[in-house]
Amino acid sequence: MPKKIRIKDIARLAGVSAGTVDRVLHNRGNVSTKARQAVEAVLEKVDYKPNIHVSALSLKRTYKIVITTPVVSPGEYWESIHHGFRYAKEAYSNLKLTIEVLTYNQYDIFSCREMFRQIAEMEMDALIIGPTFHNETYTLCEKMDERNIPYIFVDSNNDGTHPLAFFSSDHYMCGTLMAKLITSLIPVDSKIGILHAVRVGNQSANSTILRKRGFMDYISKQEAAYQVLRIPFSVEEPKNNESYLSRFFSVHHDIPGVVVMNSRGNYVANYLHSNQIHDVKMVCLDLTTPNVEALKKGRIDFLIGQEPEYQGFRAMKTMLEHLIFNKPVKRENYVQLDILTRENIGFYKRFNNIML
Amino acid sequence: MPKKIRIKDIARLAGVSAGTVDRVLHNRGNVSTKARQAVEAVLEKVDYKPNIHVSALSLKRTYKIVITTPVVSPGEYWESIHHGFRYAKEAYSNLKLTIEVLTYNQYDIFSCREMFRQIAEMEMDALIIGPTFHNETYTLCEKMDERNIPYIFVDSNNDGTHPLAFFSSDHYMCGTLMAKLITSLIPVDSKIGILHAVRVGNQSANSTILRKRGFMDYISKQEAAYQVLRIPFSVEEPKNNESYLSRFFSVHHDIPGVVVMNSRGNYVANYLHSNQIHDVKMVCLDLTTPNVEALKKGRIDFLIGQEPEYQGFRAMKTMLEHLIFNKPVKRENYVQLDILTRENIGFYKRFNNIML
DNA sequence: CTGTTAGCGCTTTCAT
DNA sequence: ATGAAAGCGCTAACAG
Repeated sequence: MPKKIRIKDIARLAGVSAGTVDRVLHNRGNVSTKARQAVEAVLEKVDYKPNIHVSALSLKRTYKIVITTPVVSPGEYWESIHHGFRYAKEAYSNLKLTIEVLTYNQYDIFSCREMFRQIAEMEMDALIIGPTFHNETYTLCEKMDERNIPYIFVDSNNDGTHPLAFFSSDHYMCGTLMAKLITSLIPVDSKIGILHAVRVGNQSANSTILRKRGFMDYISKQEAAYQVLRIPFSVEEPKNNESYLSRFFSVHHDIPGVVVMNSRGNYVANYLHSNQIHDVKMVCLDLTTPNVEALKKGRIDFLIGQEPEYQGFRAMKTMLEHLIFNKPVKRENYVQLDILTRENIGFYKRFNNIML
Repeated sequence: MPKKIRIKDIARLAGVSAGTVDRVLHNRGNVSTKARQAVEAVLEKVDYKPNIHVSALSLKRTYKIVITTPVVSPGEYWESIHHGFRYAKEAYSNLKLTIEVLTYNQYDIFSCREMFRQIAEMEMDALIIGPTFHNETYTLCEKMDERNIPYIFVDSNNDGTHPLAFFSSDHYMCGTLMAKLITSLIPVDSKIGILHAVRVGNQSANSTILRKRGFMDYISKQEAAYQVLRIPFSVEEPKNNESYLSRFFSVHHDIPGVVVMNSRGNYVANYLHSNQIHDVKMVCLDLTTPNVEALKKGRIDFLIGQEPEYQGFRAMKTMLEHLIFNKPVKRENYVQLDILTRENIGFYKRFNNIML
């Protein structure tokens, strides 16, 4: 086992001092071309892995990171992502970090637009974005590109922008997977109910569109002739949902399977249960507290998880390691699509233990 | 945000020096009762989290850790566990570690007995065990208990022993989950083929027994009357398997589903494929390279993963943090049972990225 | 038994 | 532009 190589070793090999090596490693300037080349030559040869924890120990400067995502509510998807942010911060607790969190209403495009407008002007070293609306996000990112401030996406990528990286599930494949699962649970040629959020303001969220496309593509490739029926539902005006659902299920009383493409599956599951409509198989999304409960009670059959904690953790970790060490970054990062049932849900508690 | 508390702070608050605090924290002795109590009183009050990476930096002593598991072959289950060991070692690369790996033949009880006999006498600070045979493991652990050497299990626990911790899947629940999945894929009341390894020497591995029990319990609780048929198979004498399988499937030509409770699912899947036996649904275990391939080709429908890398990682990490920091240890650790399909398998690459 | 000190790998300041 | 030196939090050796 070759001994671990340190800055001091590189310095010796290059015939310079440790200080100079450090300056080269961090592009701090004030290095002669000759010295730089000598150091770079050595770096080519040896496998230097800086110990980032030790590094953090002696770092003086403070970094400011801004985070913007949809509003965070307890037990919901975005809270898990924020947990991930926090764990990453914890893991590098010697760093001097200032984190500012700014949330917007993901169902209101105007709220998002206003918030992003403010963010575009703020002082910061880096930005982490949980995007919802394509154009608003695009505008913000354009500004960041101009200002040379790196940004990373969580939950979704946003076409046309130039993020340092994104951590997201493959929403198209998510839809495909949901289709595969629901069709494995119900008889061929039957009806399938499908529910997804519509947002007022104007457009749908990108992720929803992709999921639905993946779903429909899978269905249409099957030999069996499934009939897919849209279930009306509004996240913003919940008072109407009860009647939407009762109307839908009274017309389609024979429907054997429902897929919910946002995180409100529990709402439908519990509706069905309290109205004694059994034998409707359900495939839903995200391990929110109410969804997990419904899964455990057998009211949901399969739940798809998107590793939100991990997304947040990796986004923050990647950003810090980029900022501090110019550590090379992998741009496209698709997270796992976890399939949960009442049998295996009990073992999914990713963050009690992991990552420090 | 309260400022991070350091040893120096504790020392000041307790009216002693940093050296004394360190001695208390590590039970190194040479501390007066009075000083100890003063320090302990402070520790009660403040939330001190030692920075283990910095700590490792200044640690002088060398730790020797012995690992014993079944033989490791490329692309198989145990290799993944060993990857986990290595990643954990990497994560604490400032520590001076000597790792000795000693493997045995998991299908030969005598090989195991002999190896464990040697290990029982070796010099070491800690032991990590991937157990197979109950009694052999028990004997080894008794010896370790006597010698006061801590040990941790991966893959399975072993009843009657006193490990510091174990990292394992819940094998009973694994069987249950496999039953749930196969029954969701095939018609009610049909036959199910089930395959699991038998070991020469004497008994079956503990994990296999538990898995089968979980499977059968689930089946017998169903209203439908499934008929479960054992498929003969030998890992040690692979030459007979072809004829075992062809005999089995010619008798039960109408069988709609097969469950494989060891990691050789690909063998059956590929047999079926090359003999043009289609429409047999398969639920198999472990993300070995050949299993993953068979899953991607659609020859396996569901594959169950047991987070082997994570098991290894956590086992090693836990041991190191115990050894070096007396960090409190959670004894029972059940890992996720991941459900993989050809749709989501592509996103499971736990160790390209995580944990350093 | 206890405080002081040197040193781990790295960054940063300060002379030069 | 560069090397020397101090200091981050922690441990270990040493002197008392």
